[in-house]
Formats: sequence, structure tokens, C-alpha cells
Amino acid sequence: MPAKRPYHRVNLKQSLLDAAVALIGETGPQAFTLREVARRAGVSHNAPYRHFRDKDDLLAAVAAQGFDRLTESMEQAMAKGRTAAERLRLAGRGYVQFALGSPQHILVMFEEPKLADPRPEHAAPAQRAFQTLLDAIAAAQTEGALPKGDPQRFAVVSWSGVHGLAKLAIGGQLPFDAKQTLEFANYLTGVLAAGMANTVSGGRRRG
Amino acid sequence: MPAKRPYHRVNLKQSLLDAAVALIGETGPQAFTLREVARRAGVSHNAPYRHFRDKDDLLAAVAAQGFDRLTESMEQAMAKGRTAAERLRLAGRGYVQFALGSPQHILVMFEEPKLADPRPEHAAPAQRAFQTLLDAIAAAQTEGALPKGDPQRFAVVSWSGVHGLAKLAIGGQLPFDAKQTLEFANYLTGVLAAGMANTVSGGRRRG
DNA sequence: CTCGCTATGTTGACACTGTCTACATCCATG
DNA sequence: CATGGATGTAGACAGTGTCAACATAGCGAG
Repeated sequence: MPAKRPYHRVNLKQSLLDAAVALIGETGPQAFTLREVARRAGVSHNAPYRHFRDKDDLLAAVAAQGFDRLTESMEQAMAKGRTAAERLRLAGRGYVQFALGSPQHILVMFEEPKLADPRPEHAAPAQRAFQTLLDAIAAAQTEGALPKGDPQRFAVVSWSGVHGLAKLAIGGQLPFDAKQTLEFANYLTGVLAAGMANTVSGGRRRG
Repeated sequence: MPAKRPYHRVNLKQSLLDAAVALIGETGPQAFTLREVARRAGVSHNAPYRHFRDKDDLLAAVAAQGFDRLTESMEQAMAKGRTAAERLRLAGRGYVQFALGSPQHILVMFEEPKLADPRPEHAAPAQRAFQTLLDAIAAAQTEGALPKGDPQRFAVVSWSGVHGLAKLAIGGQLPFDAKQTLEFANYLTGVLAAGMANTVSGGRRRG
């Protein structure tokens, strides 16, 4: 008798997510296709609709998974730091490291405001990642490594720096390979830390 | 007699580019469609192929136009600066200002490495924009506002910072409106300038 | 002025996509 | 064991990028 394929599969949802990440990694998010994902998972072109509302919903799930892993990557990198200032810089390094290792996720996570669908289970991981950064900054302030004041300000500076580096590196716009990019992240976080410690709101150097 | 539409149009190429930018501005680069662009320009769905090799080629042309305007925006902003250090910071402000005013262009310009098609007329404007930044940094070094050494290092730090801020702002990830973002750009460039002036390669603060 | 070449624009076709509706199969629960 | 909800399938439809074939226009050579 022919080995018959099971009608219902176990954990098709996760298989679809994995296939999606793999596909995006190969051809970019533009060429990503629901039907190709279904093909790779070995199901019909309509099976994904039992697990995701539509194409964007699947991508939003990939993004959510990405934010979770980003948080993990930052926390793991921070674990090696002794002082709060050091841990803040390591969080930035973890951000870049994640981006280099999972560019597909970053691309989906920050693809323009198409994500007008704020399903709570998709918004929470992003919030959690940002909170990790905020906590690291608050700790650095408590420690005295950063001036007191609104941590949001420092968070946006830090985020902008590492996010820009990550994006440019992923896009192939920098003359760096992965290892050099990671080394550069060390330098960049140092520049940011020094600048934030010595700069007042208007941007003029403190006397 | 019915007003008959002319068969050959003047400057259809530019009309298509304009329609493309407008369309991307409305619905994002994902929903961008060659056929819709043709519709808006009032021509058949195949007319664009007489002016662009394919869809990506049209987008590459939009990107090239974007890099030209980015260079303009930076140079215009720099014109108001007196010292080289000030001009460098204003270049960053011009970068963010352009991104806020023409998010469609930024989105296309930095959409992942799909641009594996380095047609020279498309690569040159990007190179020119980066050179503008390099020149501003070299001037700041000559002036003594930045340490001597490889300007590329400072260029990547500056670019990462403003690019990250621009991208996050465009993506709606920041709690800022356009005006606040521009003000924040002033602060960010101040942090970067202070940090670059006071940080050595490894990232440790200079004694 | 006419011929004919080339650039430009149009029509029609093809394979592919996202998504809808209707149908098939399975599993758990009674 | 039956039955209903969850899961998977098949087929259809409009819309897309691109190709090939055809139509028109404008311009220079004679």
C-alpha cells in the first residue's frame, strides 16, 4: 500500500512559521509567498488559512517571534556584564548580534507600518524588547553611569544607533563582514555611552 | 469629434516616476504595482516596459532619485553652519529631515539587497550621498573637532545614528511627531559628536 | 513629399499570487 | 458509535509581472 500522507498534521502552525523564516532568508520578504510556504510544509495552498488570518498575519507572527528572540539575545549578552553601564553596552551588542544572525526576522519586524493590525499577542513581544532596553538604562542611571532624567531619551538614542548599524549591515551597505560588524558594535556603543554621559539636551557639550 | 488621446506622450518616463512615488507614499512599497502606476499615468499596463527593464528597475530609479534629493537635503542643511563640527551635525539633521519629508524614497532606497542590479546610473547617487558625509567628517577632523584617523569609522557611526532614528521615526516606532523627531535629531547628533570626540577605538572612555 | 526605420504604445496571453466558497476528513466528546 | 467542530483540500476569481505580437508616430534619407 502507498505510504499515505496524514490528513491532519501535528504542529502545522509552527512548521509554517519555520518554512516562512527559511523562505524569507533565501529570497527576501518581497519574494515571500504564502503558497510557497504551504508547498514547503507539504500542505495545500489554503491550509495556512486555518492558522493565520492572511499573509500579513503570518508575517506578524514571524515578527513577534523575532522580538522574543531579540529580547533573549540582549539578555544573554547582558549576562556577562558586571556594571550596569557595561550591561547596557552589551545589550546593544546583543541587538546587533541578533540582527546579523536572523536578518529575516529583523526585516519583517521593521517592515513599514503595514502592521496596522495590533493583535495583542503580536504587540507584546515588541514592548517587552523595548522594556529590556529601558530597564538597562534605568540601572545605568541608578549606578551613576548616565545622568538622571527621562530614560526614554537615552533609550531612543541607543536604539537608533544599534538599529541603524544593524539595518545598514544587513542591507550590505557597510564594508564589514559579520565579525567586523560585531566589533564595530562595541565601538559604537562606546561612542553612544560616552556621548550620553557628556551631553545635555540641546546637544551642546557640557562645560 | 472625440478628443483623442495622443499615442506618444511627452516625458512619460518622468510621469511614471512621479506616479510611482505618489503611489508608494499612499500604500507603501509592498502594495506598489506596475499596473497601477501605468493606470495613473494614463497608459497601458505595458507602456512602462519601454522605459524600465522591469518593476525593480523602476524602483531602482526611484531610489536613485531619492539619493540625489538626500544629498541636496544634507547640503542645504549644512549651508547654515559656520564651523565644520556644526556642519557635520547639520548634515545629520538634513538626513532626518529628508527622511521625514520623503519616507517613500527612504523605504525604497534601503529595501534589502534586492538591488543586486548595480546599474551605474543608479549606484552613483548613493555614492555621492555617502561622499558628502565623508567630506563633512574630514573637514571636522581638519578643524580639530574630531580626532585624526580613518574617517570611515566616524562616517559609519554617524550614518548608523541618523539612519536608525529616521527609520524608526518613519516606521512609527517612536512616540514623536515630525517636529519632535527633528528636535531629537539635534540632540542625537550632539551625542554622536561628543561621543566620537571622546572615545577611542575599543570603546573605553579616554582618560 | 514619400518611404521606411526606430522608438514608443497597445493588446492579448500566460503562469502565478492572495483570498473566497464549498467540500472532505479527522478527532474528541457525548 | 455518532456527531460537531477543527483542520485540510479543491476550485474559482480577480489581480499581478512579464512576454510576444502588433499598431502608431515621428524623423531622416532619397
